[in-house]
Amino acid sequence: MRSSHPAGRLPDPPSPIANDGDEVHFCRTCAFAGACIAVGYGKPELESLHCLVEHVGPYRNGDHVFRTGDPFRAIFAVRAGTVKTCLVDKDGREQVLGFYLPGEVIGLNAIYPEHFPCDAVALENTQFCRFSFPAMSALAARMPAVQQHLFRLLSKELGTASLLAGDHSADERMAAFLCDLGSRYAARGFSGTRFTLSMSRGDIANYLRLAAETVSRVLTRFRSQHLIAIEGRELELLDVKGLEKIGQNLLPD
Amino acid sequence: MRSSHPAGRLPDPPSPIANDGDEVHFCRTCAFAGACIAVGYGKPELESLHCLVEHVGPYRNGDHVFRTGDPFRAIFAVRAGTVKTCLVDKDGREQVLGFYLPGEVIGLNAIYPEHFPCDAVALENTQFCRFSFPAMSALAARMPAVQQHLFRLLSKELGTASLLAGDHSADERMAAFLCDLGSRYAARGFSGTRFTLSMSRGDIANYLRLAAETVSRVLTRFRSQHLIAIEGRELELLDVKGLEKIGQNLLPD
DNA sequence: CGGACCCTTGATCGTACTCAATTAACGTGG
DNA sequence: CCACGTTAATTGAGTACGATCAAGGGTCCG
Repeated sequence: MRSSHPAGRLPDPPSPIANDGDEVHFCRTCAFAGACIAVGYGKPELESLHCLVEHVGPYRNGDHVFRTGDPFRAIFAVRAGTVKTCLVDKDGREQVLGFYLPGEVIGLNAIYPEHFPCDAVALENTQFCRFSFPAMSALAARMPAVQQHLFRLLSKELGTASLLAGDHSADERMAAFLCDLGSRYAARGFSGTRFTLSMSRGDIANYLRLAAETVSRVLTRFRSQHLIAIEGRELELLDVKGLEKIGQNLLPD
Repeated sequence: MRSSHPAGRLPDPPSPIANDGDEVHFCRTCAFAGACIAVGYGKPELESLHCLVEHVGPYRNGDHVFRTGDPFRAIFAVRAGTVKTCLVDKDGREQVLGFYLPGEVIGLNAIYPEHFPCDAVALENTQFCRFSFPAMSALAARMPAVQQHLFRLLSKELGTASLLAGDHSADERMAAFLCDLGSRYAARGFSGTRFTLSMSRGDIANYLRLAAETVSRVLTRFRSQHLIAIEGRELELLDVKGLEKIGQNLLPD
């Protein structure tokens, strides 16, 4: 019943090194699009950029991309699939920090500690562009556009981190979460109102600091209020305005 | 009864522009120490750095350093005093995002949106080093050490943001908060076990997503357990190990 | 002296957690 | 192909933690 990923074509024979060809296609919706396009084609910097990008994957559901404590050498842009990042505390309890969709970047929080401070786990078949960070920094020093791009990526993530702070009701959190996912899918060229939840109810609950049962109940209630249609992990947002109103205090703007 | 700030010497006649002299003194414990020292004295870059730093303040208790929506032009390092950053939602309810001590930096989350996404409010007499961000970026492009320093600052803040995520009990949050404050004071050269809380119970509660009454009750309980001594805002951590144990799931490492 | 604000303490209440049972989907091995 | 175990999701019942409401004291400041 698990439908195909929204990205459509997933497979792509695992090509370990980026080759120019049709990669442009992928890159248009990536968080690094700004940087990659800024470099421009035909310039010598193109080569610098492509030398530091490496395609890795596919990873399967449950595979670790990196683990807490791994030495930090690179950041990863999701090419296809979904990832969660999470901490595991001393009691072995997991703490989901975020979900990352195609085009989004993980690993930025490892720059300072120089080791990954969290695990990254694929939630479905997932592939990445791997950017060597030393090479990236060096390039940023020569190209202000790349430097600025990195600053903005980091700053942006700072903003989203403060989103789930705050004491809010289960309904508010859930509504905001669904709207956020939708707008992020939309920003990457997918449907913003119809998509598959690639994470379990348990992961959602953990991320939103709720119990899995509560997530289930809220989704059921939202459905009975005709805010959403949901069947398993297939989701449609029927009343985005309504959801936004419920979650307004957590949503940007 | 409000005692003097831990920093000791607060006043310093307000000098609007940085002049080299004894500034070195201040700068040793600042978050930019790495960058400033990396520049080194006697080199031409020193001038670049000092041209982009401006001393601002003093601000008094309740003064705004910047407001939500203000155009982003600079980041601020706290020279003396304390600041809170906070959102105000549509219902006018405040949401404290963080507290910043001497040597720490505010404004990094404004790089991406290019406007400040939150308010910054002084909690006591407070002064800043103001770093023009365009000038800072330009310098970073010429000086890898400065660039790296900025990356690290941003990445570090990402890590602390995920600290207060997570569903934890009031005791855990409070213990972790006190330990965190202590270690941050210690990192800047102040006592890590004896300091003044520059923020109200209400602000602490808001930051920790608790009610002010709960903060009061937990502090009272901690005192009765001889974990802390507290009188008004004067605080002493009597049993840091004990507090760390309570808050271990929120604390780094 | 009056008012505003902060902190503390007590009593009640409500949301979301916990425990528990049921159903469904899926994979494995007999 | 079916029996079985596993995992995920849903739903119900009872509970606990922290919020809310309320009252009182302390300090600062006009």
